[in-house]
Amino acid sequence: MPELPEVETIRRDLEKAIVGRKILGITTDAEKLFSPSFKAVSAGVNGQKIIAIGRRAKLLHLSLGNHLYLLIHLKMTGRLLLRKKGDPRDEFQHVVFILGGGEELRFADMRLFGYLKLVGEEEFKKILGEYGPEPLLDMNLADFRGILQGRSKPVKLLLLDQELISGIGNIYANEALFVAGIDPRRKADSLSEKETSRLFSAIEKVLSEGLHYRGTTASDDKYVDAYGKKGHYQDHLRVYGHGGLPCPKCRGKIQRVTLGGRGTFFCPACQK
DNA sequence: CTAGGTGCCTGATTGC
DNA sequence: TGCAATCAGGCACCTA
Repeated sequence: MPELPEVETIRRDLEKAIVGRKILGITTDAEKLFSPSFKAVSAGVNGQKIIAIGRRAKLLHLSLGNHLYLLIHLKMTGRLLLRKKGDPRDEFQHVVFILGGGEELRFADMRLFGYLKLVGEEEFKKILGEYGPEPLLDMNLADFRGILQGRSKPVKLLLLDQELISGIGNIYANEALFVAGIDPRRKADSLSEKETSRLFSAIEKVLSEGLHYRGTTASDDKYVDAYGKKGHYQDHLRVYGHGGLPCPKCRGKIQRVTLGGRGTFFCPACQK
């Protein structure tokens, strides 16, 4: 599923390919993906130049020449694909942006959880402001301490809360907690200074690794980059999806529990 | 405030 | 073999 490293990989791919391009048209067979409506989005993007492409948490945004912003969220199974006019239809393809130069930007989504939302400057700022700091850009150790302080929820749930920290999803939360040697069920404010610092570093480490390997395409995962290629971090995961398999550190069995409704993988011996 | 549940979706997996 | 039930989960939204 696209988390920070996956969405950032797509963003970088797109930045090279479509910034400066003009949107000549847009077609869809799934108007429900659009907000406020397909009609409004179509009218707002048609003929506009793409000025920039950014990312906040797991949300991508295109800045358009008319000072509107197109927000694109991939949720679980969304894909953004760069194709050429006439290329075969993509699996689960629901939206096509026809760009200058014979290029197309396609949005595909097996489950139709994702969305494309067109907003003005004010709403754009408001939406982006609702996210917590960016772990690879904005967040220092003191910020992170502040986030954990006074919160009694299991620490893993805090890592997944986009209003507190941006961009971490289930895969990287599991991996970071393993690297830090912390039980995902621990109450956030029960972590010592040392543990907090270890977790902070572990978050940076696993997100950077994920970026380096161009994301994680887990076995049941639909993530691919903007060229339709899988990531490679799945070959380096330590615990995610490894229930019942040996822990890479101690060879003990990795356990799977449910936390906040999500699969949670950890080594009971290495994570205290 | 937190904790828990539901809905959105459909391909893959499991159970009978 | 074939079909139905279950599972996967980011996030909004609801209730207690």
